[in-house]
Amino acid sequence: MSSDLLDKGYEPKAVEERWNRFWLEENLFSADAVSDQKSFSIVIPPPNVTGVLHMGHALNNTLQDILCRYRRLRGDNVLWMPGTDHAGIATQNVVEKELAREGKTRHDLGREALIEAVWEWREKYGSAIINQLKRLGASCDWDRERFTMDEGLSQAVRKVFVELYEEGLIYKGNYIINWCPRCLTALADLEVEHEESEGRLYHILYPFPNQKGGIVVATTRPETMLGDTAVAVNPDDERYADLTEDSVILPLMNRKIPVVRDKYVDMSFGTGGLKVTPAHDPNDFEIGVRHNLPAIKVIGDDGIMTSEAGRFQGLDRFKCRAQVVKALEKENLLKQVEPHQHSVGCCYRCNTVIEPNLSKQWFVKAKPLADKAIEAVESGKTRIIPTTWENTYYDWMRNIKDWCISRQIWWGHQIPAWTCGDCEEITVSMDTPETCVKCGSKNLVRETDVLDTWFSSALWPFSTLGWPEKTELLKTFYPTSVLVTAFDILFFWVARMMMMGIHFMKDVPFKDVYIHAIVRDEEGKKMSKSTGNVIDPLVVIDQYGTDAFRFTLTAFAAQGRDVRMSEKRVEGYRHFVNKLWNAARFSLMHIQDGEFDAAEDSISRENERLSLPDRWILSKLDRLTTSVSDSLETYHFNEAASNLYQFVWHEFCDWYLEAIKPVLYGKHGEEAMQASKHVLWKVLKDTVILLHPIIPFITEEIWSKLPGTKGSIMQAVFPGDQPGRRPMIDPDAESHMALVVDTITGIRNIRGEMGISPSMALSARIQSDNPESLNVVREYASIIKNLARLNEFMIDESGEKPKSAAMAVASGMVIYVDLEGVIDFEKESLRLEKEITKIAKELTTISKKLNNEDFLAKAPDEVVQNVREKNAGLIEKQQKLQSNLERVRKLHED
RNA sequence: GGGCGGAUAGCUCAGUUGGGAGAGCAUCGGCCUUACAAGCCGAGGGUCACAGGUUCAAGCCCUGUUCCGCCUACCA
Repeated sequence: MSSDLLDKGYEPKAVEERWNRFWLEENLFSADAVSDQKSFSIVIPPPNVTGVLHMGHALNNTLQDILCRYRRLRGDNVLWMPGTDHAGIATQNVVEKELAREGKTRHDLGREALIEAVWEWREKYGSAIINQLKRLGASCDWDRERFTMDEGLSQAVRKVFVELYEEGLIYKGNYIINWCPRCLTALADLEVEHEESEGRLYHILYPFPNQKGGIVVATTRPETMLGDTAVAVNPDDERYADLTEDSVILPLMNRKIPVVRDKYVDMSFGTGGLKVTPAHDPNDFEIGVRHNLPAIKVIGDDGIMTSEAGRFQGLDRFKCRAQVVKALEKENLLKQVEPHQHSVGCCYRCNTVIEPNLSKQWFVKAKPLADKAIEAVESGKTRIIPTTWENTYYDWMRNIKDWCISRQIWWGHQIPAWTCGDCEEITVSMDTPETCVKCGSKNLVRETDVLDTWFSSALWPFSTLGWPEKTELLKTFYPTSVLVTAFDILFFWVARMMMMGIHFMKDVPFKDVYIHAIVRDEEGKKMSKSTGNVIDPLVVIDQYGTDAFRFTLTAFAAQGRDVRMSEKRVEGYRHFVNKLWNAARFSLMHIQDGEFDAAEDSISRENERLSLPDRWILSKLDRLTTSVSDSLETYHFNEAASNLYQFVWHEFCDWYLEAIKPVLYGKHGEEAMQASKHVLWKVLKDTVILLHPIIPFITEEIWSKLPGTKGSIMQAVFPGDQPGRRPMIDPDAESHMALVVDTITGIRNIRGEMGISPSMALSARIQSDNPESLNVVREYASIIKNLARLNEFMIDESGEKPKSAAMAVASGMVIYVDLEGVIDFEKESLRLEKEITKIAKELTTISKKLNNEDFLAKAPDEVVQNVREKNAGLIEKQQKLQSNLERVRKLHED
């Protein structure tokens, strides 16, 4: 027997590298495009090509990997589609920053050259995150990796755009959009992050032309007044009911602007006077449309005041604000300034304050698409789990607004629209058109804008499968089985995939959406670079191993709750991984030379050669198998992890292995040894299979060392699915084992509490009125003797109370541990008193129930019966302890 | 403004039809027992945020309150 079969401590690094290489070389992650097996598919939420693996990715992909590996073990044909997204703005930012270091801008290069530079950048760094996912153990079908800018996916994007345009679901128009003056592009509403901030509310007097009074308006952005084209009041506002003036003079600009009446104006806010800037505020824009007001753009796309801003031209928008305020003060038109809490929109990419800006952009008409997406969830075609997110989904979908999809950047899918230089007609087409559809002119200019990255991500579940081609892959794997994601991209991505999937595939993109938590730091704060509380998953992996890290994520991934990550927690689960390693090491010392065949499972409850621990652990394994598959199928990942933890450590290691040690050392004969070895082999084998989805590396390593196994553990048969499998749940074995465990624990408790050295062998005797219990302890006396460290263990039917003994009550039996010469009566009485007090407490709550006639009359019989039994048991135990306490006290006095 | 979630042991959190308050870590005591000191054995520790209500019975269901977190919104 060699003990160097496995190293003493688990060293993850080498193991992980080896198996990662093996899995890839053997193509174990690849899906079959056509198969008789059940299909299971997941599309990865594509990380940004610029991204590096963070905790969110780690959790997200660990959960997906668990599902994929689990389904493979269950025999499914699994496709986990990997890929990255081109992240238009983010990627272009990165490359432009590089250019800036050389003192260049994108305009120096021109469109073509910039795009080329981005592709080069991608070649160089784009696979970073993919490699990091591989280190995490992600079992994606890597050969099928997709990128949103790939030829095929670009075709899909183009086709979707053209069809939606032809159906009237895409249009171009002049509207107020969110403009980032730093990124110099429009953004969708979702891409604006709102931050509460302390601002100021300025009350400004707009005088009447006759200089007799005027209307006071309130604003947080005084610089926009330069573009005001009206003042609005509510038609129902009595303060303005008798107003005869129909215009005011716009201060600083000395422009006469009309007073309009519009229901939009909130009479309770400020003076009830609202300045109207149609070019720089979405509501004002609407008012402008209703009252036919001109829109004057005073803030340029670069955030600098335009020539329309008069003497303020050329100022930065924030400097202009200060100047405008100063100028108003000078003219005594600034009536009041008050602090004002409001939320400011910022660019989600660069955090620059967003400028609402009038601009010609492309939009998707979302409502008709959203209606069907709502219906799909209502009807259960797609389930959102946990269901609490359904409300959020409905709420957003029902209030959906048109989606601005054009971006004024170069990196992305260029919009396939051409404007005629002669008649201004727009031609939208799959292929580059030669002539204008309306006038036939050849003077066509292509739209320079590109599409929002999320437009292409919305097609991900079918574009990655080959659409618009009618591929086998698409037929086999669409709709996908489940989408795993965090809630922060529920609208960005999930909702839009639902809309596009249903529209173009006539079927939902996924049957389930599992929404998991966000990973936070130890204190529950969101991890962010600026806070400096980021934990790098790769550092954690280096330090503790991938398996420990994955197990930690899984154990904390309870539904509807954030994961608080700290290295200390990972350390705890590294201990678990190491425990498993050592249990395997110990087991292999005994079974490595045995002959076992995974296909032939002759073990059954009825096998007489099996010992009590054998039957017990098989029973527990059977229960574990059921609970693990139930948990994983209902996305209760943390339950699967904790059940596995409990089983491995506290059932398999603490009790089973300890109990069968003498058997393995041959103390009970050859037959018993062979039987236990067979069980040990089976339990270890099935346990690593059950653990494999969560901790793939160590389980593959152990699998490879187990006799009778072939190939990768990924090709193993899930314990519940083995042919000819017989149920192993054995209530007798469980109750007998419980009795044995109780007895041992009782004796150990005495040893611990009385401060008796573990090395000192003790003598114990047991008494009971219950012959069945006595039979059980008699039969398994050797286990008790061994694990409680006794040199003598007697069944005592005399009923006598020995003198110098400590006592315990276990499963209704009285155990005496002889402590001749060692006993401390004082200590023993304290110990017994403590126990009695504890029982008394329990008895008060129980007797309250039993004294309650309503309880006896109305509670189900089963419940009453349980309480009665418990009561009787406790009373009996209390009496036994009490009479012994009296005995000890008496002895003490003697 | 609307919505959602959370409050359970010192810490982090489980707790699925209402009937035993649990785990991991930390703490305390004892152990180099030939798989594992990253270990083994034993122990202590909770008014389940607060106030009501429904029920024979509430951590769980209902109402209200406080505190914390998040999402969402065109509140000038």
